[in-house]
Amino acid sequence: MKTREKIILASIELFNEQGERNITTNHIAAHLGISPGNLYYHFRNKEDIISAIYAEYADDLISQFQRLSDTENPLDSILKYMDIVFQLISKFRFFYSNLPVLLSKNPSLKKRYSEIQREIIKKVSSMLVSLKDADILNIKEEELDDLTCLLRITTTFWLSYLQTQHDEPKIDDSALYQGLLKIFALLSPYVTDNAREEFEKARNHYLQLEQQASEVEMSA
Amino acid sequence: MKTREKIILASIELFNEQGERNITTNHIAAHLGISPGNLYYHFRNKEDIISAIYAEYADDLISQFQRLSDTENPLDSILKYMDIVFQLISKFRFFYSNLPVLLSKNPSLKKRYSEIQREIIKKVSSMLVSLKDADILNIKEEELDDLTCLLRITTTFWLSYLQTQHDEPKIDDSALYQGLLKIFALLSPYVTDNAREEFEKARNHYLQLEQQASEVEMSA
DNA sequence: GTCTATATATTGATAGAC
DNA sequence: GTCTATCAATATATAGAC
Repeated sequence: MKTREKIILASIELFNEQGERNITTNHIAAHLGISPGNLYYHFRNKEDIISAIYAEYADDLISQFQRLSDTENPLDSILKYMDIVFQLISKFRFFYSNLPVLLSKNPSLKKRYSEIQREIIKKVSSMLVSLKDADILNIKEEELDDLTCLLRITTTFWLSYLQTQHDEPKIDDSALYQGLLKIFALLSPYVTDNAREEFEKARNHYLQLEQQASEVEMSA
Repeated sequence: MKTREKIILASIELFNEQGERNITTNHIAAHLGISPGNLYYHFRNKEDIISAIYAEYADDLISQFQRLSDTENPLDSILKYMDIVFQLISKFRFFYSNLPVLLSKNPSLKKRYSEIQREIIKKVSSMLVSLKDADILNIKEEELDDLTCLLRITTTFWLSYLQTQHDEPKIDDSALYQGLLKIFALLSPYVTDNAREEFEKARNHYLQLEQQASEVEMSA
C-alpha cells in the first residue's frame, strides 16, 4: 500500500479511537513508524489529511448510492439507503462527533460537505415521494421538507447522541441498528393501513438484528 | 462584578463567537484586560472554566423549569419548556457544537451532564404522558421512548445542524423558532382530531414569530 | 520517498513581587 | 487579588542529507 493511503487509514483509526483533537501529525507518523517529515511530504498539514479522508467518504457514499437499484420496493430502498448512511457515519465517526467545529475550520471542506448534503437531501426527499406514490406513507406535500430534515438530523447526529448518553460508548452494530430503528419510529406514524403489516415486519426484522448484535457484543 | 464571574461571561461570549477550540486562556485574559496569572488564580485551567459555565447552565435550566407551573394546558407547557431548552442551548451553543468531544475530555462534566439529561428525559416523557392523558396526542405506550429520544436529538443538535447547513450561520431568534417548528413537525402526526385546531393555531403562532424574526434580521 | 535534525510558535501553567 | 516574568511542553512545519 502506498504511504499516502496508509496515512489516511491510520488517521481514520486514530481519530475515531482517540478523537481528532487529541491526535497530532506526530502521533500518526509514530503509529505508522514513519518520520514526521515523511508525513509532511504527502500532506501539507492535518487539515489536508482530514480533507482527503472526507474525499474518500464522499466517493464511498456516491459509489454505494449508485449501486442501489431503483427498481426495488421503495421501503427496502430507503432502508438500504439508511443502512449505508449509518455504516459510513460510523466509519468516519470522528468527523460527525465534531461536525460544526471541523467544518468551520476548513471552508473548502465545508463547501464539499454542503454539496454532498444537497445530494443526500434530494435523494431522501425523492425516496419519501416514492413511498408516498406507492401508498406506503401518507405524507402531505407540506410535511415533506420537515420530515426530510428530521431524518437528516437523526442520522447525522445519532452516534453523537449515543456518545453523550453512555459513559463508555461502544459504537458497534447494535448501536447502528438502534439508529435505524429511530428511522422506523420517525416514519411509523405516516404508514398507511395498507402497508402497516409490511412495515412492522421490516421493523421486527431490524429489532431482531439489533438484539442479536447486542447479545454478540455482551458475550464478547 | 467579581472577576471570576467576568471570566465566565467573557469565556461564553468568546467560545460562542470563535469556538472553544480557538480560544485560549490567554485570549480570555487579554479580552478582559487582566493577566493570565490572574485568570489562573480563579480557575485551575480551561476545563475548569468550562465546568463552571456548565454549572451556570444547569442552575439556569433547573430554576427555569421550576418556574413552569404544572397547572396550565399541557400543550402550552411543553412549548414553553421547549422554548427554554432552545434558548439555553443557544446561549451555550459552543458547548453543544462540540458535545461529544467536550464531554469525553472531562469525566466529571460528563457525569453532571448525564444527571441533567436523565432529569430532562423524565420531564419530557411525563409531558408527553400529560398530552396523551389530555387527549391531545394519541401516543401508544411503546412509542413513548422513541418519541422522547427523537425530541431530545432534535433539540440538542438543532443548532449544530443549522451550522452545517449554512455558510455563515447566524444563530438568531429566527433559527430558534425554526427549531421549535421541527418539534411541531415531530408531534404533528400524533395530534388527535379533537386537538388539531388548537395545535395548528399554536403552530401558526410560532410560524408568524419565525417570519417576523426573520424579517427583522433581514432588515438589520 | 524517506529520514534526521531543527526551527518557530503557541500553549498551558507557575513563581514571586506588589 | 492582581501583575510581571518566565518555563516547560507540545505542535506544526521545513531544510537538507540519503
